[in-house]
Amino acid sequence: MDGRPGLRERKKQRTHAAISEAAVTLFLEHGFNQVSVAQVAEAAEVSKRTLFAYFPAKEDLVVHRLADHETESARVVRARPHRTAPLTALREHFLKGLRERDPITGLNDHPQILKLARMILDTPSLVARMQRFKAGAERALAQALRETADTPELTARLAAVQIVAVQWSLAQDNTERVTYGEPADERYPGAVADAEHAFALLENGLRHPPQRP
Amino acid sequence: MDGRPGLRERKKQRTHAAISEAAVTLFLEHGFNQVSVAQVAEAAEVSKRTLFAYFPAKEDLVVHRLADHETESARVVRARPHRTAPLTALREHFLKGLRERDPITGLNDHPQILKLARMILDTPSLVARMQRFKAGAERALAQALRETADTPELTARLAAVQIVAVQWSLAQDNTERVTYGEPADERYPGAVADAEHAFALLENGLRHPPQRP
DNA sequence: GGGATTTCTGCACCTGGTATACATATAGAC
DNA sequence: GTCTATATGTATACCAGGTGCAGAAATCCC
Repeated sequence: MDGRPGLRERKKQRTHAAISEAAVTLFLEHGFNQVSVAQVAEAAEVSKRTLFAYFPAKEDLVVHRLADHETESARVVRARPHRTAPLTALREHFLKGLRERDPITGLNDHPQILKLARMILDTPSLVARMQRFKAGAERALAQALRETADTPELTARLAAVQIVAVQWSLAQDNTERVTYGEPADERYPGAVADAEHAFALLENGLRHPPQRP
Repeated sequence: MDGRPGLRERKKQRTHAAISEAAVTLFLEHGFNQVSVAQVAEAAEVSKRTLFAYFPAKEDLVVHRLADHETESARVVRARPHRTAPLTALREHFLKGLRERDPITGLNDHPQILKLARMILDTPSLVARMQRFKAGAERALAQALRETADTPELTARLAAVQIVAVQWSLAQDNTERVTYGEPADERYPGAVADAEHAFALLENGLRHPPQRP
């Protein structure tokens, strides 16, 4: 019944944060592959062994921040208003992400986030680690579709992989443009149009694609 | 104009094959993570350094065999008969793969292939390496759609990621079932039905999914 | 055969990640 | 406050994947 999680717990959280922060700072300054985990451990004033007790692999020092997003689509589908189609809820949620410049949509150009995004996209092992989240997102979304929309097994899995792939593609495109120098505010209208086009494609199929390029 | 590629070239090909064969043999017998590259090099009677001259990473000892499939969908789209929709050509090609028990469809239950497939799916680093082929397949297919069907940039990319994701999902499902013990011939009708359902979903969209589960 | 050029090798080395054995700090009972 | 069980951190040594380098060996071409 205590509001505070105890000293031990708090210390763990601080250590976790300290390691993560030291890592990102060093990576942003010198590059992911140019910094060894030993250097990160030293900067965080922690032994290498302890670092690996908090993060299972070097890549997780960077991508653990994205772990929350793994189940985001599934949560949106579960929490959708009554009588609303899953795809509608997902589209509205994605558009809201664009409006709010949620980094997950790729439409955030704060220098720190931008540099981090570029680093991830330029580092194959980090991209590979991100794919795991994608796979997790597919599984979670498929389950949500099955449980809340009575979607049959196969259809749920297929719909999930399509939806996740499309969202990922949209985000990656935005990230690519923004890290290439296009301001987020300038990209915004195009990003909205692209997202609407993409969700229309998902809804209506590839046979009769909408006019818009 | 010479039919023969010279002794040097032939030797290289033989070395390449010898390393690959030794690797797969050892991996199938003891497991991917249980065999070190040094052991593979020794079995192939080659130095470790030479092994890495032929294969950039341990994982490539296994997955290099799938490199050809990276551009398969793109090739199918490019080589489709006149007046045929890309999706139609891809469906026919996938169904042909199922009929012929092409391992890429997951519907081949020869013991060797089956064991290899299970090993890949059970080894995260191998799965990660496969994702790169997936990404390559997406890029190649998007380009083929742009060039041969005048599909606009964005639509081509989105269609490509959807199509590749769906094919991948179908193949993975078949592999999962077959490696779990279901004979390929027994799975075949279901695999065909699933593929047809999946392509129908791609064509008609997620709004009005076909009846079939 | 002989020299230029590739290819192969052995060796040292770096880095990510783990096992082991030991030290230290915290929690909770008294 | 003290004591003890337990969770957490550390030092060290180690393994495996991967690379750089210098020189040996094979191939090519004349």
